[in-house]
Amino acid sequence: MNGRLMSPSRAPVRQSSVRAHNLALVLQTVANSADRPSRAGIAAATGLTRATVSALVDDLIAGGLLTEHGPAPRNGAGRPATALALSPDGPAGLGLEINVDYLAACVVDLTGAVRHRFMTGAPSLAGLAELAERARAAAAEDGLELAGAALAVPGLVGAGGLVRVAPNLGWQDVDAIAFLRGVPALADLSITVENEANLAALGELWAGEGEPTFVYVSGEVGIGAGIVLDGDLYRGGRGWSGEIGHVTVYPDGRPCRCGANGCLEQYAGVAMVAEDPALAAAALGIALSAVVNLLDLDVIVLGGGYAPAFGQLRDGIEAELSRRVLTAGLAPVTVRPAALGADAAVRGAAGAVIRGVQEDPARWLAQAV
Amino acid sequence: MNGRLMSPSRAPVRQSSVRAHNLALVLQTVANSADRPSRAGIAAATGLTRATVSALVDDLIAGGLLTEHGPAPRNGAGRPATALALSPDGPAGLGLEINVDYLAACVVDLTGAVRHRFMTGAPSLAGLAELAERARAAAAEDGLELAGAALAVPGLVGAGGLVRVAPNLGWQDVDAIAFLRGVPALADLSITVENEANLAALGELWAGEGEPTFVYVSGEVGIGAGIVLDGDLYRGGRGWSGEIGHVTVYPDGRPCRCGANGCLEQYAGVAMVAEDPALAAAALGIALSAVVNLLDLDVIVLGGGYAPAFGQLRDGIEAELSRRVLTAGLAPVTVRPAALGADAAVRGAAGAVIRGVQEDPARWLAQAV
DNA sequence: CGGATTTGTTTAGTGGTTGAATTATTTGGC
DNA sequence: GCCAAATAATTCAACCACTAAACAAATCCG
Repeated sequence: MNGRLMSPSRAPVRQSSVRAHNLALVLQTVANSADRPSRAGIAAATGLTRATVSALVDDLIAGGLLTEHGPAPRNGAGRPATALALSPDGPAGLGLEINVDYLAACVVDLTGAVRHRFMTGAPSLAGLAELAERARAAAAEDGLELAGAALAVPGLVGAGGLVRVAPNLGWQDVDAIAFLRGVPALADLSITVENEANLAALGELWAGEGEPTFVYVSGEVGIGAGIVLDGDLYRGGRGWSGEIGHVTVYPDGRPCRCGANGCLEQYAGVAMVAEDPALAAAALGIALSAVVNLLDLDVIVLGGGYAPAFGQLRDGIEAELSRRVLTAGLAPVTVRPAALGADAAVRGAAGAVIRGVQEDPARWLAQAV
Repeated sequence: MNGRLMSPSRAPVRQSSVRAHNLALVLQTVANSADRPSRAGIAAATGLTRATVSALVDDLIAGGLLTEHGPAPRNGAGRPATALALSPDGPAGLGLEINVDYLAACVVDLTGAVRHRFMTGAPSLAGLAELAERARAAAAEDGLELAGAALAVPGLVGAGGLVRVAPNLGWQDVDAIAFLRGVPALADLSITVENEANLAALGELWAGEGEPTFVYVSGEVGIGAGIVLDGDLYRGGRGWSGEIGHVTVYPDGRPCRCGANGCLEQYAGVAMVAEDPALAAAALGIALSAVVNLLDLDVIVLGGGYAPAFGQLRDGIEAELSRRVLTAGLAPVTVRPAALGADAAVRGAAGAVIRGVQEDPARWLAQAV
């Protein structure tokens, strides 16, 4: 989602890159600030000089990304600071989701507030297009310009956003981006497609407890995981990371629809959780122990169908983790339920769009002229 | 090992950062070049102007990192180019390794050439210090200055290089860095400690087929894995990633010394490979399938004790992978033996040091005055 | 030998940051 | 009520690193 500017980057850096970076730095400092910081506060937090921060902030205000809020009363002496905040009228993100039994769309503004939500129960590409149009119209009525759209799909997404396989939708090699771009009302939007669990993990990153590194496990018909490392989604070489549903739990166990035996999905699918929570918890614990042993994560977030059953799953999972994670004795592993419910993926999708703006405001400023 | 300059970086960027980045860009372009590139060639490859490249190259030559080689005869018209190459007299790296039954040290120069190797069979901290001193003396005799040292340890390394646990050495909370810094001959060196498998993976990254993303699995008494993503080592939140030896393969299987049951280590330790290669291969295949499903890697490198047994393991591993990796039908997973033998970790350690110089030459130039 | 061609350097110009000085706006003491 | 102290924000000269374009150097080829 973001490139590295430092080491193995093969791109030259010029002054404009410096400005682009520092614009992002200032914008993100405001975004991550609990209160509304002043220019001087941003300078102190970032290490930039106040002169530079002023210049950068001017650009961001002119571009509609930041707004000034009247001087807050101070407690000591000195000129009062003018508070800065993300502009609720800045570029918004359109999140879309297509799933087995519903469609969803939502509009999130630059501040992260959900401005509109739509759902229907008839999952089809045509319905998705219609929902997207409605969401865009609602955004336009608020005077919101969209910075782009992201679509969450329960399947494997390949290069260029091509959906290679989405078993529960019956999709194979579906070019959802091309379809959406074909809709007149969406033709000018930049659209991306991403795995549902990955976007839900991003949603959790934004709306949850704020841990920068965790694995989000979503239990639905299938089981997917989104891996967030250091505030960034880990996608893997081809974007197919997090297929925890087909991690082997019992090598000679139940046959899976994927052709293997003993996949986690056969023991901890959402139907199993209701039927035999102890079995599901043990299987989840075994698979999650592998995740922690391999990736050294200390936070596990249970989402989707697992969140409501958290109370029934927790002990079983933690028992396996404490037994099977090599470093369990050195540092604890936290298991917690997701903060977001069923709309984690749509909100993550919309959030991914505005996060893109926050991470590279210079691009937005350039194209918005 | 390298910081991100772009997004979630909280550091301001100034002009000197631009220079630092572009110095690294030029140096790495030379390092990764098959032939000896010219200034003009570097400019074309990087996108910088020839004027800028000239200025950067001058700095790198003055700092002893690059050398000019007389003009190579050209085939077409035009002024002949002056070839540039990494200086074999530039800063070198000292690699150290302590393992169950041996100690090793090696000196690798900036070009990646192994200049000296030492081994002894008496593993102790005192022996390690002596070996390090000998290696440093040998380097000094060649006129080589050391940029630092890295130590490979078969155990879990915590913050600050503290070795939390190294079962096969009988270590617990050993501060190896403090010990080595206490040795007069090493007092001025910057020293890091890293898990053995992680450094071996880096060694393979440098000396192997050059895939940027892979998992390196080292089979010794224990089993460790080093995960390399996009040319960079993945360490996990606390540096404890890659503990594949304790991934559960058979949930109710053989008890492991870690307290769990059915850990990979109990089925594919190096002793098992000799005894029952089919069992080891199946267990490895199951655990590696989990790795691929979770991380979406397409290359698996078998090192350590697995490399010589590769022929006996390959088919069994590949059979499990093709059955259990969800995306096996979409893209193949390659399994290959390691290019380096027992010295992968020491060489990786030394390589990590010179890689550090290549990734941030500005720091070296500044401190070397 | 002269034009074509490519390498490498020089020089003026530009963009972005710094640091110091300046202006602006408040609190608090006398 | 006024002045000093304090903090916020802006202005301006200086500096640094890059670019673009012109220039110098070194070779090939007709």
